[in-house]
Amino acid sequence: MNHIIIVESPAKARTLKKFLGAKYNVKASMGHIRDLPKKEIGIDTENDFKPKYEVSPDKKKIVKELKDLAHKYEDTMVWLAPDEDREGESIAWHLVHALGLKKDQYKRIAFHEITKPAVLAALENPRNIDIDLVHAQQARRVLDRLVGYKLSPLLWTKIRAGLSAGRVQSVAVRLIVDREREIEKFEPVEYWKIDTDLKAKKGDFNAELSKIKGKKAEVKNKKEATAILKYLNKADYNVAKLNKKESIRQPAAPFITSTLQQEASRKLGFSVKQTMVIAQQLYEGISHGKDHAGLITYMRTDSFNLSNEFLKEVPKLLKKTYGDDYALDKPRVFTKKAKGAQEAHEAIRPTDPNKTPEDLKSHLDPAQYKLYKLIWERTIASQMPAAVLDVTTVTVEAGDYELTAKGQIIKFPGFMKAYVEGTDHPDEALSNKEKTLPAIEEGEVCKLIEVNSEQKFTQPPARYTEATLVKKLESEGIGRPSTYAPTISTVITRGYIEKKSDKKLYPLEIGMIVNDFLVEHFSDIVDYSFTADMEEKLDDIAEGKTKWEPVISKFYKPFEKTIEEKKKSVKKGDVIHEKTDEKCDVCGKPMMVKLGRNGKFLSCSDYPTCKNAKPMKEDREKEAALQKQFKDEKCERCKSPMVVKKGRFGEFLACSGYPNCKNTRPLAHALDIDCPKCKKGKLTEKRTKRGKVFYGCNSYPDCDFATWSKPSETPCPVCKGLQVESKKDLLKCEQCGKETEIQS
DNA sequence: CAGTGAGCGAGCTTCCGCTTGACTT
Repeated sequence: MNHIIIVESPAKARTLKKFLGAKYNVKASMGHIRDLPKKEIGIDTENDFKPKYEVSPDKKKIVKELKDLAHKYEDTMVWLAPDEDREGESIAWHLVHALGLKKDQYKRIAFHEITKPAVLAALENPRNIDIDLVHAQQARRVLDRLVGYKLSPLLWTKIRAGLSAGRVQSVAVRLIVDREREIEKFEPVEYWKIDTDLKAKKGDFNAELSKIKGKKAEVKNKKEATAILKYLNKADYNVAKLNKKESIRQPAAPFITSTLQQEASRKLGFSVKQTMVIAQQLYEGISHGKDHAGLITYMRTDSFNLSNEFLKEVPKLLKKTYGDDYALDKPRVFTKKAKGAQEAHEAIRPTDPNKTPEDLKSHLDPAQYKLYKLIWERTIASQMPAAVLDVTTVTVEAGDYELTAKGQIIKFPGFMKAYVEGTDHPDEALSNKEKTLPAIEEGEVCKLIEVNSEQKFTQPPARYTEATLVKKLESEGIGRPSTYAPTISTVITRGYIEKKSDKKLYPLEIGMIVNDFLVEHFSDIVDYSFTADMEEKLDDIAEGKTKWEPVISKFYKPFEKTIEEKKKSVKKGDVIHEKTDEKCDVCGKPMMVKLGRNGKFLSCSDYPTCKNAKPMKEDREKEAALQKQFKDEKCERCKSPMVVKKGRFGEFLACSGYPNCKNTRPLAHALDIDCPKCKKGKLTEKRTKRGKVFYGCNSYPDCDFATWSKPSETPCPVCKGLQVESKKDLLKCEQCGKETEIQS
C-alpha cells in the first residue's frame, strides 16, 4: 500500500521523513490551497452564504501534484495531517475536495509536537474530519470577506480610492488613533521627588520621602518642596523599622509568537517582521555537512507547551551547565492560555537544547545567533528554579516625615542565571538589579548628608511600538500569530500609520479620517470586543451547538442595511471635498478640500483644467510659525538664513542658499559647545542612516569630529578638554580620561 | 558615524489566515 502524508509546511515534511523512513511519502500543502476568489465577493448572500471556492493561483501546481500522486495507484492512503486547529481542519477538508478523495482513501491525523513518539501515536489514532470545526473556519472566513469587501468599496466612494477596512486592521488603526488623542489631551501634572543621602554607622544610603504625617507623600509644587527641604535639613533621622523579607520570582513562560516579537524588539531592537524572517530561517535550519536540521520549533504558535522529550533533556543539561541546584525535579508547566488561543503547536524552543548558542555561533549570522540565543536562554530558564531575593525595607523617621529605602540582594539566582525578561517600562528595569544597603540597625540614628529635590511631571501614555501593539492585539484576542506582522505592514502601506525613527507608531491624517468614519458609522465593527464576541460564536459552531449560516445571517442583515443606508445618507462632502472661501490664486475659482496620499490639501475646483493646489490653511500657518521660530538661524558656512524643510526623516534646517550651499542641520539644538578638534565649529546632534543619534562638528565635512556620547557644556576640570556622558550620572573627559560625577 | 530639499487629485483598488518559493531587476 502507498502512503502519502500531507502537512502544511515543507520543513515539517522534511522532519517527518526523517522519523518515518521511505514507507511514507510526506508532502506539504503550503498552507491553504483553496480560497474565495480575489476579484469578487464570492459569497451568495441570497442563498445561505454559500461560498465559492477556487484553488488559489499560487497553489495550482502543488494541488495538481498532490492529486496525481493520490490517484496514481489504486491502493493509496492519504493521511491528512495539517495543524489541529480551525484553519488546519479546514485545509484537510479542502484537500479532500480539491483532490477528489473518496471516503476510504483518506484519514485525518494530528499531532501537537513534531517528535517521533507523537507522530507514531497519531498514525495509530486516525479520526474523521471534524466538520463543525470546518464550519467555524468557514464562518470566520465568510465574515471577514463580507466585512472587508463591503466596507472597503464604501471607503473608495466616500473618501478615496485604494483604501481598505477589515475586522483586524481597522481595530489596529483605532488603537493607535485613540492613543494619539489621549496623548494630545493629556495635561502633565507637576510633582516633586524628594530624597536624602544619609550616613549610618556602617555606611551611607539613600532614602526617599514616602509619608507626611502618616499619609502618602504628595509634593505638588516648588513651594511645598522648599518647605519640606527646610524642615528635613534640620530634622533628626531615626531608623524606626527594618523589614527583611524573602521574595520569590518565577521565570517567564517559554516563547510564543507574540512574546518572541516583543522580547526581540526590547532586547535586540528587531522589527516584528525581522524577527519572523530570522525565526523562519532558524526553523528551516542550517546545513552543516550532511546534517540539515531545524534549530527551533515552529515560530507561529500560541501555545506554551513543551514536549516531554524535550523536558527530559533539559535537567541533564542544566545540571551539567549550572550544577544540580539549577534543575527541577518536575517540569514547570505554563498553562495560562491567551485569549482565543488554538494551541496546535509547541512553544518556540530549540529543537535540541544541547546545541548551545556558542556551539552554533560559527554557523549562524549575527542576527540568527542573537535570536537563537534569546530563544535558547528563555526556554532553558523556564525550566529552572525560582529566584530567591532578600528584600530589605528601611523606614526612617524624621519628625513628621517618613522616608524609605529599599535594598535587594539575590540570595539564589535560579533562572536569573540564564535569562531575565525585558520590560516595556524603563523604571521596572531597576527591579531586576541588585541594590545593596549597608548593615543598618533598628533604632540607629543617622546623620544627614544632603537633601535632594527634583521637579517631575506625570507622563502621557506611551505611543505603541510594533511590539507593544502586538501585545495589545493579542490580549484582546485580535489577529493570529501568522498575521501580527502582516497586519502592521498593511496599515503602514495603506498610509494609515507611520513608523517614525523613534520606532513608535503614529497615525496619519488618512488613518484618522478613515477611523473616524468607521467609528461614527460602523461602531460595532471597530469595537475592541467585536472579535472576542465573534470567537465565542465560532466556538459554539465548532462545538456543534449552532449552525454557521444563522450566525452569519444575524450579523449580515443589519450590516448590509447599514451599508446601503450609508451609501445614500453619507455624502462624499461629509467626509471630504468641502468647499472653502478661499479663491484660487491662478484662475479665481473657489478652492476645495481634497484628500491626497499625505492627507488633506486645497485644490482648485476647476481641476483638471486648472491644476493649482496648495496646503491647507492650518498647515500653512503651522509652517509659517515654524519658520518664524527659526528665523534667526544663520548658515555657518555662507551666512545666509536657514529655513525649515521637510524631508524623508522629518523636519530639518537647510540653508536658503540651496543649491549653491547644501548645508543642513537638524532642527534640534546645535549645542553651545565648541568642537574640540577644529575649535571653530559647534557640536550638533545628528543622526546616522539608521536613525541612531550621535554628535558631530557642524563644519563637517571640513572637520570630521564625531562622538556617540552626549557632550557636556562644562569642560573637564583638570585639562579643560571635552567631557561626554559615559554612563548614567558620569562624565568622562575625551582628552585625559578623567571621570567626574554629574552634579544636579 | 554625516540623509533629507514637492506636490498630492484619477487609477478598478479591498478582507483574514495558512504557508513559501518563483517570478523578474
